[in-house]
Amino acid sequence: MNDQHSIKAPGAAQTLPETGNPEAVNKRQSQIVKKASRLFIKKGYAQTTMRDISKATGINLGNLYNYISSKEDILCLAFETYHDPAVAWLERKGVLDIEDPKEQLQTALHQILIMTHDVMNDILMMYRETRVLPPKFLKIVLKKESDLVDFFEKIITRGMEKKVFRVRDPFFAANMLVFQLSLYPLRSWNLKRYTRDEFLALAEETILKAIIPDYA
Amino acid sequence: MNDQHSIKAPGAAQTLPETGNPEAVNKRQSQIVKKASRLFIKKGYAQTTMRDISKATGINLGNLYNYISSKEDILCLAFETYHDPAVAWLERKGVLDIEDPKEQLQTALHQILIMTHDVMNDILMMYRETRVLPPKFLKIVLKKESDLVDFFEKIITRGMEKKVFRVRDPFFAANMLVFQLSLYPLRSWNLKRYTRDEFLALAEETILKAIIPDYA
Amino acid sequence: MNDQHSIKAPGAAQTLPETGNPEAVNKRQSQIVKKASRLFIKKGYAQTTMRDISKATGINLGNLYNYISSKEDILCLAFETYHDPAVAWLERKGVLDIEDPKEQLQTALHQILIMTHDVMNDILMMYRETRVLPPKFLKIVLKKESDLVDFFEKIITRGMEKKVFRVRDPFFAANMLVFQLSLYPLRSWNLKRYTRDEFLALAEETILKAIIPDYA
Amino acid sequence: MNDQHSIKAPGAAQTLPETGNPEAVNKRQSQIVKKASRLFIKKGYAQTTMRDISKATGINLGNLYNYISSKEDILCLAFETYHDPAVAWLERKGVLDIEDPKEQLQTALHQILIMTHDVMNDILMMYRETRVLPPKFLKIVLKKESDLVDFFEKIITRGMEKKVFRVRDPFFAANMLVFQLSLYPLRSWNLKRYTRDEFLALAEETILKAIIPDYA
DNA sequence: CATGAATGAGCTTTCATTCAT
DNA sequence: AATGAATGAAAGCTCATTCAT
Repeated sequence: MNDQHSIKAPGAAQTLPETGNPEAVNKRQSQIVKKASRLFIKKGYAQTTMRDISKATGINLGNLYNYISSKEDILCLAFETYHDPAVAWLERKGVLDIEDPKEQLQTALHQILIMTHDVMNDILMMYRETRVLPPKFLKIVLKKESDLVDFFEKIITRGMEKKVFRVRDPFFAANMLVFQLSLYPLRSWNLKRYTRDEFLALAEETILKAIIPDYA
Repeated sequence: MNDQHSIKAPGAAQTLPETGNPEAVNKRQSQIVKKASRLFIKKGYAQTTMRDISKATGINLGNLYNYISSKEDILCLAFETYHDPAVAWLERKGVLDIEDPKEQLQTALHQILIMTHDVMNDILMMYRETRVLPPKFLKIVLKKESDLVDFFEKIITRGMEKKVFRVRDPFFAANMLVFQLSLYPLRSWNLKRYTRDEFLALAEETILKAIIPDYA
Repeated sequence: MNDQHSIKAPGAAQTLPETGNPEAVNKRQSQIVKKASRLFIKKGYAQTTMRDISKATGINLGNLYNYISSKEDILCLAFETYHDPAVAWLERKGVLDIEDPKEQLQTALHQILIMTHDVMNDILMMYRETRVLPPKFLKIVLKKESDLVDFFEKIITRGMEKKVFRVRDPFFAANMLVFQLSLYPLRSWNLKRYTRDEFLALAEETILKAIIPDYA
Repeated sequence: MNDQHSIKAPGAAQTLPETGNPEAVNKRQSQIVKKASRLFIKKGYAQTTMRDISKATGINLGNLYNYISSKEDILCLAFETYHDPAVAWLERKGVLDIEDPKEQLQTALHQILIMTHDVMNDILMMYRETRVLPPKFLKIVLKKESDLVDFFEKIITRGMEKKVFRVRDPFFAANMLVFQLSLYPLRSWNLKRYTRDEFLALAEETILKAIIPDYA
């Protein structure tokens, strides 16, 4: 009991981090999150016990709680870590500055396909464990997803105006596109026959075909 | 859970008194599976307790074990129930007999999109709870999925030969197509603005565009 | 977790009592509360574990939670059980109908001294474990105490008006009186030399002396 | 807690490097005890963690154990500190030299009421946390209490012999008197309406009334 | 077949205490 | 002396499963 008869606010470790060097604490924290994520991916969140995480990280069970405040906290941190970049990262890459809509869409898609491909297991986990997140956190995650959809919707709309793209409903097209990004994470078991580059090329082509007339 | 996937024979209750009419038993069993599935969908498998299931079905907690052998068993049965139809059902509908590849693909897609749309919650659950399935069972489920992919691959290949379709890799295209079927279940939270029919039309169009040149 | 991301409301068992005969459940519950109270008295609330209570009651640890909802719940129930009677019980005894203030006060005091004496250990515990009660519950307990003070204040005030009692401040006198009721529970270790009846007589006399002039 | 009151020597730290000046150690120790007592008072002994004490004292958690040997040790030291004065202090004030029993009792009572009033929170804690003390220590504490009772018993007996006091049983009267000293600590929640001086006057009068005939 | 109390392993979390530096 | 990370033994509580009736 932290304080008697109170309610907890998840999101940060409780005890140590105030003193000592916070870098080391953060490092340890992200170490925990990374290893725990692997377990969540492999066994599922509910099936992963704190003892598993202790064993996997080599950090003593009690000591774990010096870096994270609860099991749920680990999941939230995992979501934060892997979900942050997306839109911001695309903007930083200068995608918004590309004048030609075709090139712009192609670049954005390519970049994010690579990214998605590389963190596929994490994405798979997120699809599954979303249910466990506290509502506030869930909202944030969905917001990020919906931001990504908006991002692509804008690109598509601009391409429509320039008569380069042709879709019936840009918002729908953007949703489908973002969804298609997860093809590999969610279907990797059936797509092992392709190399990474083969897959990326095929995916890119298939996705763009639905938007750009006479593509390929 | 003692150890994951220990020696058990899922799919059939263990201590059923062999007497009594097995029809009634089966009826009871599917009643349990149906109600339990709703709970798994709503709260997640791990978060659903046997007590919940007892309350939802109105069957006494102890008595439940006369019809199912374990909680996991219920999940397996749920997968069986909802996963069975797909290919067989399409074949029964006579899709294989349609001569024109374009019409054939369109019909198959349409039928299965409707189906998928209507059991979206169940599909969502399956995406999530796959991890809990015992390996043998998981294999069966993936086999069925892969059969569906093969089904569409054949259609696409035939269309290619007839020069009606154009894709770089029929197997990949089939995978993407089958994956796209799940757009609504997995993204419904962002697609509420469309009516059922609007959605179906948009999805059909978008999917076919990647396969049929000059579609729409 | 009862319901995801919710807050609990202590005060009643969670699972079973809805079905089955509630008499048996209540009986079991009060059995638990009684045994647990003995432990709380002997070792203190914080030092008593649920495993202790399980052992003392002979009820399996998990099974305990079919009758109570938490350890705190047991303490609250203990307070309810032993704190209820006081004022209501005095009223039922017809104390309010006694015309002569002297006799009225004497009777009330006598009755309640007996009662207090007999549940002394419980009272001792309550003095100690009040801190652990949830705020709402604490308020109720203090209200009951303050009601008892009010009860005696009224009697004293009436005696003052009739010139039978003489105190400088009736409210203060009532507070002191109610406090003195706990002499035995809190000091029994130093008062063992007296028999029950000796103690009662001495306490009665000492308390009344401060209120009734020329008493004894 | 492994087993209650195991083999330990409370009152002195265990692993102190015997070197270094012991004055500084003692100072540090009493600083710890004082701060910890405040916490015990506020939150209860069981609910106060060593981390709390570390934070409150500003002494590093591990370092604390250079000055005290256990959490229990702190409680014992607290009892020693706050319980010491009573009788010795009254004697030092020359109360025993007062010839007139009435004046003697009045003076002793007045002095000790003031004292009690001012350390009420500590007394309240002692009433609560007594149960945690190791038996040997508990005996010492009770001995001190009983000494205080004896002190007042002697005064009362002398007054009886001089026909100035009138009680049926001096030992009982002394017990009640000492008990009444704790009225404020234990009932302050219902006595806030009085100023300190009002309370002291009322308490004094009420207590003496039971001993001195025709008082006030 | 039905009941619901009983079982006990296992979960997350806390915390007094120790120890390498 | 001082640090703060590490330790591990409980603690409260849950829940799939069994069993006497």
